[in-house]
Amino acid sequence: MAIKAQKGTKDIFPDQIHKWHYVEKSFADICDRYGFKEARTPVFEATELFQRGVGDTTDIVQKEMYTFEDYGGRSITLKPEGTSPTARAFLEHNHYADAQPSKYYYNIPCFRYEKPQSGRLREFHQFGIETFGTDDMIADAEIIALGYDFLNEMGVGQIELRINSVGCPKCRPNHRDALRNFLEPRYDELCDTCKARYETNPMRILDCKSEICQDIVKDAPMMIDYLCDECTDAFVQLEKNLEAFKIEYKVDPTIVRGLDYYTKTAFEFVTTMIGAQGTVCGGGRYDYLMDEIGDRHVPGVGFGLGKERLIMLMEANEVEFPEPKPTEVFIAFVGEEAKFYSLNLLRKLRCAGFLAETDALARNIKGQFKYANRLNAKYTVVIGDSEIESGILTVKDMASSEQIRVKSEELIDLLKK
RNA sequence: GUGGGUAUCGUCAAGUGGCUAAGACACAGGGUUGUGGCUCCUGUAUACGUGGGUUCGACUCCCACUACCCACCCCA
Repeated sequence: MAIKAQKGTKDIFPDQIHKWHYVEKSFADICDRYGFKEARTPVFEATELFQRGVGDTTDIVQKEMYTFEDYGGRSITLKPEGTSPTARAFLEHNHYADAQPSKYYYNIPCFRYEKPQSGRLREFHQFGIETFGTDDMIADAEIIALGYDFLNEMGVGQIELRINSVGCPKCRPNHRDALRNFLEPRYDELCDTCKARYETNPMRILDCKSEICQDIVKDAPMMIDYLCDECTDAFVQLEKNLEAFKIEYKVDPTIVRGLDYYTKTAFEFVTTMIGAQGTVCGGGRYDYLMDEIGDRHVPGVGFGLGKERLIMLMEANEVEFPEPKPTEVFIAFVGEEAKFYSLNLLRKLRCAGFLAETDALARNIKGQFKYANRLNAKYTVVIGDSEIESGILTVKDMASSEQIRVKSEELIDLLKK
């Protein structure tokens, strides 16, 4: 039995890779303009990093991590997200001593043991950006603006931006109490998962999909109405900054992030065009993450953006991806001597900067032309005994079938024009 | 973890309880013995997911399993 790719993983071949190259290059480009620099961290980390960073009670840590013990007895986890590794590296290398804030971007694979479906994989890829070292809402607005502009530049600008505040450790308990008080009379009507949420994290009941729960929750107290002065002020500032940036958004009090480290700002870019998993980009502020994983208080804000979901959305929008460069010149040869002459010419062309190809199957001339055609070659040069003898080559323009005769030493000049 | 759907050549895709399981694309060869795309001809494949069962006989009916897809949960 042949071995197959693992559940929830995807192989990417040249017929798709140009899309990846395009979004990767574009993302690096916009990050560059926004002043974010790339940071690379290992694919695996100590399990404890995520237990402390993402949070012990989250689904990610409780049931989705790829965790194993290595031969040295260490508990290792394939990274399920990018923020805590980046924060860990930032602290480890004392970059809080740099001029602040520190702005990083990354392009990483993430691993979560989930049941795959549309837009959900066990190995998925994400872009992320993080700003460390400031709690000013300029940073939050800047992060959101980068996501907004990037999605626009990728041709999916009609995607909806929703923002919210999830409060901070000071004001969150107030809301939690208010919410529990509100829900208590109708506790029995809640769906089973929400009954559990009532104990663990009642905020999540707010975005339950069940009709009964939605009805119950209709007039429930929202976090955004229970913010402390500091968080209220932050949210007002965020809105003002976004308005200054001319960014359209919608306040959505039901946004709740599934990672424990979020505080204050929470946002999502959502779409209904790619199935049920509509969050293409999501993020927020995490002022106490560094306290959890290190011993230093450094505030931060950032987002994760799913590359697979982005590409799906671009496809749904019929975005035209740049096509890969076709073969510029194909060398067809007839005979043994011509083969060696051709190989020599092939290398000269490649060193001169051309995308040059020949037939590594050494087919007959008809087959070689057919192959050149398949490669979408712009020009084909035929090498045979007469060409070697005369030093005059025939260059065929594949689109027009026009044949140009040229001295061998002038070939490169001809192709350059 | 819980549901629903699907499973026939490399790909797409017909099909009926019963002789050699269509067709298309792709691939290979030829019409054109040093010239592709179009067209015409020819050719190739141990294709019915796996394992049981019902039946004289199953690709077609039943059961189980597996894989993939989709949805819940949650998230990128």
